[in-house]
Amino acid sequence: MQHQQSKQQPPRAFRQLKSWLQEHNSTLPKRLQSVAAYAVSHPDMIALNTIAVISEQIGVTPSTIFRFAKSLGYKGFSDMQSIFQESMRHISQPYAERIHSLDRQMSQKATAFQRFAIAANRAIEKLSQTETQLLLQASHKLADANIVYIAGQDRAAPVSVYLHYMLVKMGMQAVILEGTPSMLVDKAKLISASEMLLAISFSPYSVNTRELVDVCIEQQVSVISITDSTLSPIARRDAICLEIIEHEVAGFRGLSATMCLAQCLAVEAGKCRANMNSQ
Amino acid sequence: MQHQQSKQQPPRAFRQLKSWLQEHNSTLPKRLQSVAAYAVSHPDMIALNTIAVISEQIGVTPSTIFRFAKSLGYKGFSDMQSIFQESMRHISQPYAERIHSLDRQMSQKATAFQRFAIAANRAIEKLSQTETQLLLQASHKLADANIVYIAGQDRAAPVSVYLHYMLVKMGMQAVILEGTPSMLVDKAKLISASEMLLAISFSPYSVNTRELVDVCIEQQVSVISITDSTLSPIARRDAICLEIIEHEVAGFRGLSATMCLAQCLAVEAGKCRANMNSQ
DNA sequence: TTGGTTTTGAAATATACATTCCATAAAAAA
DNA sequence: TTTTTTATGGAATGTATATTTCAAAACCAA
Repeated sequence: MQHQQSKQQPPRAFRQLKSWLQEHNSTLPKRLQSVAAYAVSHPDMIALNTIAVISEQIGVTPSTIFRFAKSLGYKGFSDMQSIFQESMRHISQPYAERIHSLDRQMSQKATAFQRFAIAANRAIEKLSQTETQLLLQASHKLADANIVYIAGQDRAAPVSVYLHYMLVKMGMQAVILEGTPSMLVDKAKLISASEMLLAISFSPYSVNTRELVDVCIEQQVSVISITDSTLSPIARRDAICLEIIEHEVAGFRGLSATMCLAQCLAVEAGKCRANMNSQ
Repeated sequence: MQHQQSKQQPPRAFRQLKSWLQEHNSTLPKRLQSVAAYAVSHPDMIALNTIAVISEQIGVTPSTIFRFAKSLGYKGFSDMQSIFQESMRHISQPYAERIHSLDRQMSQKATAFQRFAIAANRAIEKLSQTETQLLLQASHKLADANIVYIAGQDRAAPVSVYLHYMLVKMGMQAVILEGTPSMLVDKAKLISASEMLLAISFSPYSVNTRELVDVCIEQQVSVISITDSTLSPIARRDAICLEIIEHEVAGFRGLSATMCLAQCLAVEAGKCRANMNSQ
């Protein structure tokens, strides 16, 4: 039998579709997973483009995208696309204009520089629309912890460094986890329940960070993860997961929005901590 | 002769299109006016639907809509539709929520989170208006150097880490200067003329970084400094100085704009380097 | 390995859609 | 009014796009 097509009616609202994908994506074939990841983070592309250009963007064949829609239970691509489109309807125009204020400058001769600025702005704009609730929850958790262990390598390293700096400034004990992979795991095993792990990882996800998250969750240690997709291996149901989508320019993703999130997270945590101490 | 088709290029941005329509709609034939009115008030419909359903909504025939597009100077309906679609791109997800968040932004009741986002956006916006020339100069200098030594502590540390990561990724040898203050000075003295120093420092300026800049300039070693004011001690006449103004929220400055600058700097340098190698 | 199964890519087909064309209606000029 | 020009609707056409099909590749269990 082919990959089981979900027999139930497919989600008719984007929100449901998104969470369905987060749940089941690990059971999907490889290519379908790529499509899922892309669809969740670039819904506007799915809504506005043809199968051909989307497939090229993702780097899969058009058939794959069609099968993706089918495997979710939709009648076909167009059927699925209509869900994405529905989620864009009734947009208030003034807001759209505001977002594109920079675009006008770009129309003719955008300097390379401006392109980066635009991408960063977009990412932040998108970020600011996410649930504030989640962020506050995360802040509280950080404030509650006796020690915050921070893990993040490669492109995530600057975020670790910044969060470490900020948390300490805000009066919280924070430690950056460093060392050889095996040592890291050993360190993680020593984290107690009153402490917590703050994991940062972006695609391509480093195995190290993932392992740390595994260890902590297994030990009932609280985890907050910052990542670029809720499909990321460090996004778990047991952890608070803050998602950030940085746009790509010239093949590279920035960190502007991520830094904004980090700053906010640290400052909010600091406030919580201050309240706790004064009581 | 048919109704005059505007000979000039049609508007390529929705905003322009909108005001053009408001200007000239009285000179349009009756049916075309209906279409114009509908288009400005329901741009999402135009973006997301086929000629057939739009025409039914307005109560005109499909041909009319096609002619409308033509009369504005577009190649056809699809061409015009792409303008409408462009105005919706990168705007995603829960629109209900989105609009609420907009309202909150407008009505001063912004969540802490949104305040950070706005501040970051402003900073980037301002940044994107600065001289590109300087940035390109800096990129070239980076590309020319055999080794780039990076110095930056405290709040500047994440920037160091990021630039280090990016430069190495782009194929340039880069080293982060670490160690005790006296050791740092010794290391700096060993930097040769074919190499360079990239110094990052924000108020309150660390004495360390300042000293490094002093040593290098004395030895005729090229210096690029990234700082938050041209009055900063690491801004020198002999050095290329990139200035960044991050806005303050709740007493803290972020790093979003700085990261954007860093990304751009590294990528541009990478391009230069690639050109050099290919020749 | 081998045989069976699932997944994938590429070409073939069908469908939906924009576009064109023409005949007719309305409006403007004579 | 008649004549000419402009605007409109409806059917015919061609093109772009989704969908189907099928064979090859990858995967897995025995």
